[in-house]
Amino acid sequence: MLGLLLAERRPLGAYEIVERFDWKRRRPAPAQIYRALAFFQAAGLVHRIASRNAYVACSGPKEEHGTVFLLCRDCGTVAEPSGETVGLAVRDLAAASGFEPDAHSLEVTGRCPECRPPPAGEA
Amino acid sequence: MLGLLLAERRPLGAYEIVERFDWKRRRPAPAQIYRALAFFQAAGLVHRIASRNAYVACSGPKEEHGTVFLLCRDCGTVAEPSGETVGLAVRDLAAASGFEPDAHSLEVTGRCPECRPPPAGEA
DNA sequence: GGGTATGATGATACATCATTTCATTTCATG
DNA sequence: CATGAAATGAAATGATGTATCATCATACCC
Repeated sequence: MLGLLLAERRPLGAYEIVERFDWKRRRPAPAQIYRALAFFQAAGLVHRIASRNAYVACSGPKEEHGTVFLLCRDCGTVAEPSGETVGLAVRDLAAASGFEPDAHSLEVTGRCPECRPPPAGEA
Repeated sequence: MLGLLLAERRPLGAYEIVERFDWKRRRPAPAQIYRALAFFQAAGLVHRIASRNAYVACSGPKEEHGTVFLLCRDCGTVAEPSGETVGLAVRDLAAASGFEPDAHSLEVTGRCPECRPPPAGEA
């Protein structure tokens, strides 16, 4: 099933996965999918995009407690950049407010490089 | 209705709002609530906490396209810190990947100062 | 003033997302 | 082979969100 998610560059809803799952005349029930998703999430191989109720395969299954996604509003693709800036920013503001963070999720919406207006007179 | 959200320091689900809405023997339908929420969200007075399918009153209705929330896993309260660090981090990584951001939402889970173990031997 | 268009409000039903529950299978063990 | 624990399959249900349509108020035109 991971293959299905990996094959997409955009997040899939659980019921989308159900439909694509053609397992030769056997259709899995939603619960199956959610079980599998839970497993992959625990393994750090899949992440949930909360703002879309959808799921993506993780690009690099590192041992992280933070995720960052760039969601294109035009083509729907999702990218998972790597930097640590966000993690540091989280630590900073947490420290400033006495909050003890254990995980974070940043979702940025906008336009991906593919969907931006032609590379003519950009800023 | 805003009052209901303002009175809580934790996010409320739409159906929770329905239940608390005691408008003297008249119970609003979910759609009413969602309409009101949409209105307040457009006005920047209410934000949606995607990871919880719930809503909070905004602390400072600034003209921002980014939100940051600190969600306590113990008491369920939510705080909305002010700094700009996150906004900058977003701009950085967006620039690095050619992505053009127009909004972002960061949700940090952890423990709020109230719920952290007694202030004895902290790190 | 009366008729009518327009938009807000209210209510029902429905669509979507997720979990609970329980039956069935699998398979190791006595 | 009987038994029971754990994984899997299937159905029903719960939770969240939206579409549709009826109703009502107000503004506008005649």
